[in-house]
Amino acid sequence: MARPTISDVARAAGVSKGAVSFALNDRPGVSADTRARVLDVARAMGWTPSAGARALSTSRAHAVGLVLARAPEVLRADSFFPAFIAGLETVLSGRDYALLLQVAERDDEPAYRRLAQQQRVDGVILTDLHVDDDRPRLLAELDLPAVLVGPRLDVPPSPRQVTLGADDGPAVRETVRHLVGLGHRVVAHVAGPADLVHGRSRRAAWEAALAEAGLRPGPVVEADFSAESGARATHHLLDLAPDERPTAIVYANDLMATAALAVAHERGVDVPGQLSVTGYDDTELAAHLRPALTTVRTDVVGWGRAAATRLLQLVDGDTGGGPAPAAPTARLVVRASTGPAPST
Amino acid sequence: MARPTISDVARAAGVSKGAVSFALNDRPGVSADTRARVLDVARAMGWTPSAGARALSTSRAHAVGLVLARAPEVLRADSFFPAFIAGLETVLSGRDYALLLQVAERDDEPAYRRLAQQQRVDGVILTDLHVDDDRPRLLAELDLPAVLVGPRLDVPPSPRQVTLGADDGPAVRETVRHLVGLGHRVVAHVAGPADLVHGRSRRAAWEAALAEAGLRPGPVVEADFSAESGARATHHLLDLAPDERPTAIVYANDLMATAALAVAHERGVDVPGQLSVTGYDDTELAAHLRPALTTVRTDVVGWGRAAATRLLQLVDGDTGGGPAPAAPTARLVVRASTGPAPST
DNA sequence: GTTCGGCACTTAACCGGTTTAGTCAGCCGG
DNA sequence: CCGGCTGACTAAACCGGTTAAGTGCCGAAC
Repeated sequence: MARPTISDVARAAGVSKGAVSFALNDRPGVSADTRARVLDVARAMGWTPSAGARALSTSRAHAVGLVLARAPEVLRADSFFPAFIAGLETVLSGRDYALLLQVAERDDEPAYRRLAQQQRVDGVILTDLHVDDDRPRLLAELDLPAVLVGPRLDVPPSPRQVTLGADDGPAVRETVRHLVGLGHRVVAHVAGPADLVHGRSRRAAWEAALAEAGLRPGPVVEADFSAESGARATHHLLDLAPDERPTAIVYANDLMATAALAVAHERGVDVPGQLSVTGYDDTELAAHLRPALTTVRTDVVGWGRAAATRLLQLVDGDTGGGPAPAAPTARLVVRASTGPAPST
Repeated sequence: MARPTISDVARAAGVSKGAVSFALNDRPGVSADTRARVLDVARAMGWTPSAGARALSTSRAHAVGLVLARAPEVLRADSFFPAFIAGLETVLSGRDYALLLQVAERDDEPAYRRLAQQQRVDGVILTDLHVDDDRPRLLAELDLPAVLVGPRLDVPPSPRQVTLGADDGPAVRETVRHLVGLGHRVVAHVAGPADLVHGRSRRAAWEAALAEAGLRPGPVVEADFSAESGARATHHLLDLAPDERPTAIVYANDLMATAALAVAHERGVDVPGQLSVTGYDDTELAAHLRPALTTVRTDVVGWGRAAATRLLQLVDGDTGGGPAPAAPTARLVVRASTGPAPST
């Protein structure tokens, strides 16, 4: 028999549909041995619940959505999502939740509405938050629980939303202190786009750490996380007049830092002899470059786990107050691309 | 009113539920002006279909699954999936299909069964096929349409399955011919795992191209696509006795080739003066390395589009016979990491 | 000895759509 | 003037679960 239904099981076990439902869901109302018999029959027949039917009667989709708010060409080089998704799945599959992927740019409001109204998901995870991002408001209006992955927002989210602190500040500060400790006095920053919250927060941390060390912020170039933009920014910084030229550059991600190593090599600038370079992400390649890249290791899989756990709490009805599972912290990994500042 | 149902619309329009359903689905049985009135009312009330309810009555989930058969740590460095997913989505969202992600290793049979039996998806896309992969058989048994992304299999798939030719043979042959044309006579290969079909097919193409050129296959090292394994393989090849040592190495992906550049640099081997290196993927970084990497560019987004298009055809009932949308072909991109063979 | 309570179960409604069978009015032809 | 056909629509069943309300039985309490 193809895909037995609960009625088939009921008939075979000689009880009613309702009794079978009670038995399968461990609810009171059936005796222990009836329950056992029903379970046996169900297993023997190979019964599995139909997600659609269950969703219809419980109005719970048993699925959550992950929204990728990037254009395809940007997604291409991304190392974040595969790992993040892996983390999500470890939690979701344990609870038998499905993960729905939706590629929708930030302003694609209809896509978000569809997601919510078709009742396909019970909650969503947002990443790549922008400054003044409208999506939290929209999701609140649609009454969809959401986990916002990124630094805490200025505007507190609605009750059924929660930010999951991927706070990259401490690690960036650690990076700057490391460089200052090596004697660097002009530490530049190649930033991510200023309208992305994590681009902005890394820049703020860099500036704060320099201030703590009593140093003025070095030059900043705003880039867009791409290798191309990293290379351009590097040329720009190395072209500065000697008194402004940095002896160390903090890049907002590994991709840009890696491109920078190539630029330095090409221009005959020795790393780390004449220039120290740091990245962010600790991509797999970072340890296998020459020189190996000093960077910040983040536990993206751990973020994924934390985000999923928190979202399921929200879906289960906890309000924002519950104890958030700690987002794992990022750590500086010192390798060969940083060294003592050149003596002037 | 929260989420109006079809009954609400019916009441407001002054017709029956059934009539509304006919009108919304463009089926005969309602007059033109009734249809128009119903559509107006539905739009005005902000009605959207409930995916669950529709799935229940049509037994069509309107969703397809993508199975990621890799462990989280392997997924981490992957550049394939984000782009592939982007390609899938462009097609799926146009047809209002959802994309369900399932991380399930190859032998996780229960996960596949759940996917099918819960009726959550109408078809699946499989990647990373192994030699002797059991999953096509399993999916056939579960009667789930499937697109197998990878080179054609030895065993023809079942009627509701189709392979989408990500045939990397021609591009690898082009690569080898390029190297032979530059005078290389000992061309080595650092392969992907032999039990992955695309690892195996790249190796076969490398061997065939050398044979065509009248050359014996150079040394082969089997690696696993990781940077670490690429570095190890490179050391091994460079340690060979001079008469066996390759003057060119074809790597099965960019990640390993990139690690190789670092190894060569570290050992004082000039690329491309003493050693030519090629990759596969054309990752974003490839163009921004020193030397820039000669590699094979694949249109992963295009694959995604093709896979989704083909799968929807299968779901719609076409048998395998239909014309497959052509999988875009891969092309060699020559950059600076390949050059004339050193004169001995 | 009746009444009450509770357990174990059944019946039936419900979720929100689709679909089949049926009703009714109007028009045609004979 | 009546029977049959067609088109437009309604009523109700159905998909596969969950769940509120109802039934029958048994033992305990008064």
